Amino acid sequence: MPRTCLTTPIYYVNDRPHIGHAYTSLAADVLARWKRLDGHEVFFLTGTDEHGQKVEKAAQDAGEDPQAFTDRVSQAFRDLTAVMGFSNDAFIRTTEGRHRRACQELWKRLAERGEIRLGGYEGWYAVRDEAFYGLDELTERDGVKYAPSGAPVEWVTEPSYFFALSKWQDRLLQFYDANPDFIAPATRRNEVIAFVKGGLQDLSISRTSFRWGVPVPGDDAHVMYVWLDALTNYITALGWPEEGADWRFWPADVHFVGKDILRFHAIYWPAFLMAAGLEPPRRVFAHGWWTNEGQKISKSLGNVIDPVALVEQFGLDPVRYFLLREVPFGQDGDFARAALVNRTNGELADVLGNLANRTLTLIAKNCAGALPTPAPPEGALGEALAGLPARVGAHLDRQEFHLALEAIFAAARAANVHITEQAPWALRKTDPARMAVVLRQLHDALRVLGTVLQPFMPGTMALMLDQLGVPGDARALAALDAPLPEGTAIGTPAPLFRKVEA
RNA sequence: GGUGGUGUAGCUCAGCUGGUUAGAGCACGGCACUCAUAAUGCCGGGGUCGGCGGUUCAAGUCCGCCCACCACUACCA
Repeated sequence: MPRTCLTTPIYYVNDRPHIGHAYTSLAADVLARWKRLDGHEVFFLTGTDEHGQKVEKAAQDAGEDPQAFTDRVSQAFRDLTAVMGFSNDAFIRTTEGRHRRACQELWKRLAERGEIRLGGYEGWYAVRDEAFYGLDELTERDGVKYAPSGAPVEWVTEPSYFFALSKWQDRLLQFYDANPDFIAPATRRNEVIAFVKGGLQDLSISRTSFRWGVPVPGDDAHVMYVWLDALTNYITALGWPEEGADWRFWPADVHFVGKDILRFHAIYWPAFLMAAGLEPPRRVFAHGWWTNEGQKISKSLGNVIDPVALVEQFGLDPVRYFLLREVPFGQDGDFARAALVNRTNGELADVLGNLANRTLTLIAKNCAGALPTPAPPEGALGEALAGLPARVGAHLDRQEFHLALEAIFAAARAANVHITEQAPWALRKTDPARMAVVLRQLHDALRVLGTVLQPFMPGTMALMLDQLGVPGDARALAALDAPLPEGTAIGTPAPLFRKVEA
């Protein structure tokens, strides 16, 4: 059985879930569902990142123990997976014991191999941002220096362990060269390669300035800093270092990430893994950002999009469809209410929903609700349907979600052309046998459409396949090879998509 | 500043190694149909393919210059 391993980033619990989180996970979910339909054994991983100074401080401000605090706030992300219908197989938290052990084991292996050294880290530091800044990034007012974020900075020196990233520059470039699809889209790949060619410095991987993190083995004054802790989640969740049953899923097929954290996944992560003697992932895909009605989204502008509210207002499947249909995956896009309404009404309700409704109504009225004899596909509709699952699969293997949906809806349009041209409602009087053939062809078309759309809109497509009379065990891609038997009872047609007022 | 990329119908975009009247969806106008969620289908209007110059029998499609916009330019979970 082929295997597929897909991941989302672990989301930082110091933030509320927003559209960006939902978007990344949605893409991973659709691919995971597709692979399952295609007979793969899938491990789809998501989770939360719960360490760091910001969490420590937020817990302190809330008067809570950090663990109790993260137990509470990470719940919002587990809730999001339910609201969005995500089919993740695991949900990892970096505060789990197994993760602490994996991080420490990874550290030890890196140390044994001479990849870690103790040094000192100093620079202009903003407590609020939990970040160091270069002098050229700072602005000075009234003798105080400020970070670009507006946070005041101070000169800080602290001991720190460093990962020998600099010596991996050539190995990374060789790796990118040997694995041209490792970073996608291509434009991001170019950026990363240009960056690495510009030279790499060793990476600070520990801090002494806070305690809420994984202790460094053999030096309790330090906790691991950010990426060594965060990235390791991907192998923790697969049972490393014990390398039990789930370890067979490594290396991950796609790490889905936002473009802001591409570098860490495309540079640090393979370097860590290679340095520890482990296999790097197969691909990192960096998607773009959403704007809200043309405006950049920011907390200060107060225009953050809440996925939960969105689903309440428009319904889950229209939202899932819109997010992957509207914008080429990888590019930035705009979230406009009018565009969402237009996609929902014009494509889901009019093109697809209405097609299903008119077809099923005709079968119910004119064929006594029983499926007519199998009939070979014809004409443009036949061409649009031929190999559609394979074409969709090829697009999804390249994370071209919008092209997959475009191909599916081109077939739905072809079905509308077919029904209009063949006019089964007229054939009813002139040629009932031909009418049955046409209705069967349309039913077959709907079954294909419903099957391949399941990963995108699981709830609605389950209803559609119910109405079509497709048994639960005949909804995988492979099942499409066997026609439904003549006489199969057709369910009662009912509108699948509600229209939204503009 | 450096590197990479984009600029094609009102909007969002597709146009592989240069070659018949430059395409799609949406929007707009007309017609047809009436099975259907006032849905669907057909036809049509509309483009100096950012600008200038060049290569070629032939250029959105290659070259040069210019203009505009975008991304990346390290430790921000």
